[in-house]
Amino acid sequence: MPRWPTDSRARLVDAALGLFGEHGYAATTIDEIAARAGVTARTFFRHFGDKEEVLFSDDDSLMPHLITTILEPTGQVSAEQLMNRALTSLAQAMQPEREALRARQRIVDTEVSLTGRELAKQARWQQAVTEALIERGFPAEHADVLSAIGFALFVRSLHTWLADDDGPDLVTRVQDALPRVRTVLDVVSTR
Amino acid sequence: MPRWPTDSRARLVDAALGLFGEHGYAATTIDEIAARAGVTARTFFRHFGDKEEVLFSDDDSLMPHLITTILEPTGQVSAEQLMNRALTSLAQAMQPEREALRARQRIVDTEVSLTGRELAKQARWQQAVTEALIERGFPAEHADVLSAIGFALFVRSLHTWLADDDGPDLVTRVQDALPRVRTVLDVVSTR
DNA sequence: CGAGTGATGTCAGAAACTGTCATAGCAGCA
DNA sequence: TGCTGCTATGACAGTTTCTGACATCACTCG
Repeated sequence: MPRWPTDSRARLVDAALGLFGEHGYAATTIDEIAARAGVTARTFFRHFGDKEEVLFSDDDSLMPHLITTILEPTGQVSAEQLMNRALTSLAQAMQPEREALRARQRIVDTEVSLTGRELAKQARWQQAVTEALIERGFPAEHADVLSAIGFALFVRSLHTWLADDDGPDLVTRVQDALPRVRTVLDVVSTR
Repeated sequence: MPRWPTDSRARLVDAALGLFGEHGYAATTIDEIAARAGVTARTFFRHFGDKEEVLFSDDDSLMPHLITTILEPTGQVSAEQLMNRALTSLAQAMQPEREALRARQRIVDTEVSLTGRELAKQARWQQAVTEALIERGFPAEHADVLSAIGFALFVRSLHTWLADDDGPDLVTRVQDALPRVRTVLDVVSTR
């Protein structure tokens, strides 16, 4: 029998998400989170560098998935084909988690600093994708713009999918958005 | 004669930028900033909501400039033409500030939280631009993608311009990047 | 059985932030 | 001139986040 119950980290995540949902992010203290998880505040900071990180430590698992999809050797592909494959695969992986993602997004949207942290994480993903595209054989000056556009499309689709109660699913939204890049520069204003 | 010297806010900004540059962002305390500015820490927090804000309170002046350019009634224009005008105008406004921007960027790049804050501010700008595009007569579903692409291009150009010691100026970089969006989806990987 | 390891607790403390009240120039007005 | 309110600031106490240092004790490996 171990001296302490195992899985402190998981219990801290649960406690934090629960309390953030109940009382808001700013209104819950580390002491409260630690108490609900049955540990001390010091243990919280051993698992998470700061209060925000408890909201962002989980979803790192999707990143390798995305990179693998991009690097998968499938012969010559156009950027559009590859982007379609990668974004579809990511969307499929996220789709079952809709409710959890929604709860998390509700919390993130209440604090500018959390939004910033999310965007900083996205920027790191985007950088990793750019490097993968270069390794896959795309010229560097295109890889950069490609991953920027891909992320812009994906994030926009994700947010509307989480916000809308109904409407198309995430995969459909992503696949619909992609071809529009091709013509968007030619749209003309009405005044 | 006023009871205190005027311009506390400006002196706080100067003190903060100086100390951040000399000792780093994390290593300088609010007390040190306040002392150099000749005020107390409480006064710092009256002018800036938190330690980070002293780095971000200034450049809000460029936003109205950008929005005005977009809303300027110039008859029917394509998205590409308008984006070219808006980004060029913004680049021209920023170009003379290169050294100040560089110093600030050096500081921002040392801390993830500062990067996040910068990205969050960019996201607010992007939202404002999207709304301006809609008011200008672009359909909502395109305005969103347009501003996302525009910002991606501009930020990339800005960062390389600040990082490179020589090479083309910001306006040139921005104008070179824009037409590439049109073809980027057709680029083919070499393996 | 003894040495090391790893996750935790305990404690002290720095630094970031907040609420509250006091102070003293200054501006407007009778 | 004198009164009144306003505003920027100081003073101070308190909370919360985060860090460093050291102790504890079940578990494991030899």
